[in-house]
Amino acid sequence: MPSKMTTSSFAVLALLDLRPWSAYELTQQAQRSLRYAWPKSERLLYSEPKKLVDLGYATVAEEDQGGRTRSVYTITDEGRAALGSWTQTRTQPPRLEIEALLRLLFADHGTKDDVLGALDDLESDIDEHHQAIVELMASYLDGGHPFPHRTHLSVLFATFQIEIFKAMERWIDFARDEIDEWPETAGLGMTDRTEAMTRLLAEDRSPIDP
Amino acid sequence: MPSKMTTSSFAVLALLDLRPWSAYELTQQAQRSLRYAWPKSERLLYSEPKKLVDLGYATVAEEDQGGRTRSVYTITDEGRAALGSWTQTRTQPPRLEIEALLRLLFADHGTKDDVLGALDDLESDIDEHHQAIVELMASYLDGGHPFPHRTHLSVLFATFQIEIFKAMERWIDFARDEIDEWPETAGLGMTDRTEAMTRLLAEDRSPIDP
DNA sequence: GAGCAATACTGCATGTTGCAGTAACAATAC
DNA sequence: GTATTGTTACTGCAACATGCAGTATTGCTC
Repeated sequence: MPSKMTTSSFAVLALLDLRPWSAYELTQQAQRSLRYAWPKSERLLYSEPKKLVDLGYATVAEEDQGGRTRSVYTITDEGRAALGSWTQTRTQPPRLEIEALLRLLFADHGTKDDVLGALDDLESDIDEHHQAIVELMASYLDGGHPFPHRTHLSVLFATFQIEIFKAMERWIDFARDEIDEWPETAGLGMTDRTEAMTRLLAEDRSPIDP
Repeated sequence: MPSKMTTSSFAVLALLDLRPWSAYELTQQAQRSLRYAWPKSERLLYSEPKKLVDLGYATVAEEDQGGRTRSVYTITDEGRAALGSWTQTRTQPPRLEIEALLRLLFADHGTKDDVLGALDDLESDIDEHHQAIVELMASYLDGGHPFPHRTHLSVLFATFQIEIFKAMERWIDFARDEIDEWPETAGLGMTDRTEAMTRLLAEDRSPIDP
């Protein structure tokens, strides 16, 4: 019996509804467009369309490309129907995995340089994505969107990325300043500065200046 | 042969360095304190300490608790050494899984109410966490921190959560206003409003007012 | 004294990742 | 003209991780 539809299956199905893709194109496209909302491995992106075929939500066609073949997947009417009912279901809660923050939480196991290094790692990871999105927006103005009628969706989505990346970068600067004030990583406890921060947070106010 | 140390293994090991915990306590504590940086399932949290024992990084003691037994895990010197070298390694890139954003990206498969519903879901998930952190900060002022000498770490960590949650909530309001302007979800493409947003983003400026 | 929540786990099926391997074609370097 | 490197186009497999069902005791309320 075929396995169940996961959120990842619906993500692939939604891509197939834009146009037919080969499995290889799908891996490339999914990494580009879904990376910031639903990051999935290349391996999974090769497996998902097969599952969709099993379930009757897509069909395969083996195309001859020189000496090799490639599998091109196309959505079916049943697939489109499944997509339609997915949009009405409850979304899963968001999930943020940020190892640099784990390092901060346990910063007292290492040196100040260790934590600051983790923040540098985080900053450069974010910067990379941040730059990529800014360039993508420039390309929309310049050459247009691969699916022009969907530009409004991509751009609104991009505003989320930019806001979050900016917020993270502001926080990283704030955290660096704070850590610079520490004599060491361990044992400080409730210092005056920490108490001031705690008070602000307990009133749901931001400790980071405008 | 014993398996490899993952980031999750180090997270558990770091908890064990605070004090010995039973597996059950570990699941509770990890869900509370690590949820926002490194969310892991209860099931994994029962398995990880066993692996740490296999690797010689922890020891178990079976304690009698009435009629039942519970396994209490304690870190070893080798475990502490392993933790020390972990802090110097490169952190993994951050990973954000947000299904509500996936729904936005494919909003043209459903109605305006479907996307707005996904935003509502996201808002309530975030609100829940947001409230929990504000209350936690109030409890630090009130009754103190379970490990008082580590308060400076927990509070700096909390500033990240608050900043990010506030940024997400601001964006959700912005996105709702934008979607309200849409006559429907599909086919709009590069409208005037979208073009204005794209220009701002391409210059790395925020489309959300102060 | 019955029912329900909390404590304290384990087993198993399924989902997901990372890595190694395979193999053809295309472009440039030497 | 051939060697090397890069891109296309995948598959197999081990290991990591999650969700759910199941088990069994304690302690509290109704």
